Amino acid sequence: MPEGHTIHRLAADYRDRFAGRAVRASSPQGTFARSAALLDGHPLCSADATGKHLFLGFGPGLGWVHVHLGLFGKVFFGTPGDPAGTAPPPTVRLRLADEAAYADLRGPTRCELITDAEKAAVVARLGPDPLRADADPQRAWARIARSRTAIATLLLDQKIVAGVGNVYRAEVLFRHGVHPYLPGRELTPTLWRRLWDDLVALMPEGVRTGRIDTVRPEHTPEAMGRPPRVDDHGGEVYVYRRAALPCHVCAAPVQTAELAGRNLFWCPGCQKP
DNA sequence: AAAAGATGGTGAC
DNA sequence: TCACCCTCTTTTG
Repeated sequence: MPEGHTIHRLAADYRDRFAGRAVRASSPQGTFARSAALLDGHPLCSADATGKHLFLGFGPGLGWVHVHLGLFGKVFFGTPGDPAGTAPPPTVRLRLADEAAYADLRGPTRCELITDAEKAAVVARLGPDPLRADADPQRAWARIARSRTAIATLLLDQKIVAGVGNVYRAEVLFRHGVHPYLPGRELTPTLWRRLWDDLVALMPEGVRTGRIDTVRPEHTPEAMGRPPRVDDHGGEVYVYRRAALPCHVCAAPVQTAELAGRNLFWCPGCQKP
């Protein structure tokens, strides 16, 4: 289950296996079958990501496969010798394969063949992505600085910042002692810059490791003399999905609430209103 | 066996 | 704000 770091890593994984190589394309699940037939046998030219959107490029004339994993989507990589190598599971929306590897896309919210112009339009709707070198945090600040909306809501709004999901939002706010309900317009430019720079530091680490680790060295289980614990999602975090558990820093019970339909977590001791 | 839940997003009101 | 989409895993009965 994906935040921006997952998608950028996927782009690299697709590139590593298939870039410049002719691929077989199929859609066992069926809803992408017509497009898969158009791509079948053509080389994958490029793969790139902006925010949580993945683009698999098949070159001029064919366009891009635009993938959004949503909440449930996943990609499984394997080799033809695997059990699933010869018999793709029926829920696979898109399989790309050559003689050395296959990639199975399952459960995406979106998988569609689009043009260059349509790709540009998708990217244009997104805010700056901390994982992209060309990202401009001022573009996000311009929106945040005049908004009465809670910073926690703004951080999940992909038009404002692209690629941040529920885990990074909870963790970055914790790491800077920011209360999630603080209205955007009450942040200072300096504080916004600290949040942004931290995302720029944290998210590439997530791309590298494939998990979200946000706990500073001085708060690790070893440093704090508590038993090592890795959360279900695979990383060591301060507050995400730790409702009612003691804060790693101040021991206050982590708070949870629903905000705009999503679970929110924060420490009432470390993140004062 | 059934239900709930999950790192997301859209479109209708 | 709600209903809905997509799939799989975990929890509940």
